[in-house]
Amino acid sequence: MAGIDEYREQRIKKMEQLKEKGMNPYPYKFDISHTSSDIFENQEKLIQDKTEVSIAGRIMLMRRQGKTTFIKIKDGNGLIQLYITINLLGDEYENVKLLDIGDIIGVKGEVFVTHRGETTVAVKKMEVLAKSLLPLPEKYHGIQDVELKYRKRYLDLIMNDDTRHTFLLRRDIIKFIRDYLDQRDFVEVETPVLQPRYGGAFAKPFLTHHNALDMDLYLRISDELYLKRLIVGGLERVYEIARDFRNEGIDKTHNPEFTMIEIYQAYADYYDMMDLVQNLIQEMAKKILGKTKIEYSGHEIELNGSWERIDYYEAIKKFANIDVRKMDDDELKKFCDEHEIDIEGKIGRGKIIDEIFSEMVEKNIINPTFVINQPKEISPLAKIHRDDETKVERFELLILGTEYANAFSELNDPIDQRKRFEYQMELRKEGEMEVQEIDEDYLEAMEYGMPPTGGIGIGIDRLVMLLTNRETIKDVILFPLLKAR
RNA sequence: GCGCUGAUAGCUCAACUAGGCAGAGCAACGGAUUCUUAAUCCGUAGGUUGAGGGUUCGAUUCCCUCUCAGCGCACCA
Repeated sequence: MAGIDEYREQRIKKMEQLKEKGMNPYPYKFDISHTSSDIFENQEKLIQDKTEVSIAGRIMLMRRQGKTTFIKIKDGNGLIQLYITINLLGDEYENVKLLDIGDIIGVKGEVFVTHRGETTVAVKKMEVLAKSLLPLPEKYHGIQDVELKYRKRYLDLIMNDDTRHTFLLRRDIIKFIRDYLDQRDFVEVETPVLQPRYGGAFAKPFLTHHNALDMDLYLRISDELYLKRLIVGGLERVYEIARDFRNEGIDKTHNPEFTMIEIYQAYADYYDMMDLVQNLIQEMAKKILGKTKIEYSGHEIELNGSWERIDYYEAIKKFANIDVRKMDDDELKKFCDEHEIDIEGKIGRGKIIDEIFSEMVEKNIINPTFVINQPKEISPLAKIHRDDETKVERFELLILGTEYANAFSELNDPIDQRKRFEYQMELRKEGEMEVQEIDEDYLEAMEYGMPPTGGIGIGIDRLVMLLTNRETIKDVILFPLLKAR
């Protein structure tokens, strides 16, 4: 006895015994008067007034001692101890024998403090709210197997308060962003996930099909082009917290579906976006963590203060010691060879330069830094820099070598926009697969006139990782993609 | 996609540079116990060692293939 089937059989037997006693092991409702934390917060008054509290939760620990039993149940707010004794329950005390760790029960009783000082509910009435048929993981070590954590997240959440805390913080972060933007008159919108053409980023899409229209559709890799249509439409401040889908590899910072917020503000430029994201993240850290100096991946990072701004080409000069603008394509390729930078399959000067940037610059940036003014070739949706036509008004926010945000002064010149798309098509002809297709409908919208606009995309998952000190994206996504078992 | 590492009871882990009946704690089951704190005490049961094949008298252990995961690389705004 004690294979998994035996556990189930034993518990089913207990469930049937409950039924025989006229108790429904899966009743419809239980009225809760207090949560566990309500009880801790108000315990003096509850004890003084002898208030009858009604509380429910899952049995996590059970210590049976003959005519007395101590049980710890966990509700949405935490653990609380129950004291069950034959003196208070009488004949119903027998039902304790039908309980198992993992069962969800509801009890009524008065609050008291034990001799050892633990706040406890002395149970007068008890009922099973859901009989559990499978054993929970071990009480002390919980779940260690990461695969099990991801595949059976519910068990991870039951057993591991850290996991629970991480996802509550994720909620807090997203709520903070919403509140922050709503207070500043941004309008939250929803745009299509199923798109007839994909754009707004460089990535491989997922393809799907609509049967009734007999139409191929892509799961969005970005919502950028739709949000800017809304700017054209006069929704001058919009944002969407969007699930995006990219058909690419999985690693510590990439999940095929992930959450990105994109924010667009009419009459603003990329400097405004720098101010916005810097202030947003700083205020968020203060409100949610109560501090701006954080520990991440073995580094101490100060989020407060004015974040450094470094020109893209200057950054390459600083860390790679070359001036790529003074080098022709052959010299660039030679440099890549010498430094073992793989540019296989990279088409176009811009992508080669960007590869040098990725390999030699990104890793070296630790503190929050705006890398600004990227090359035009790799930024088809960004506006030409007001002082230099080879660059665009764009920035990437880097922290510890990872990108957290990408923003531009949005390109609103429809003629230039068409040229940029056409350049993308040229790259495709040369063999580059990841290009942004010409989107005529989008160009038409631009031709009606889009105000000068600042736009930014912020990776929510990575931001949550940063603020919860998690090194893998799977730890901040409730159900990360794993291979089917 | 490539490389390395791992998978043993429901869970957490053992089984040693050497191939010899697969073990413990928690959980479970039976019993004792009316203020316990990872409760305690006595007793019982629980395994196709991820799957498949090979070597061997004998494989958790050695070899091969596969599956899944972690890490690294590649890919990746």
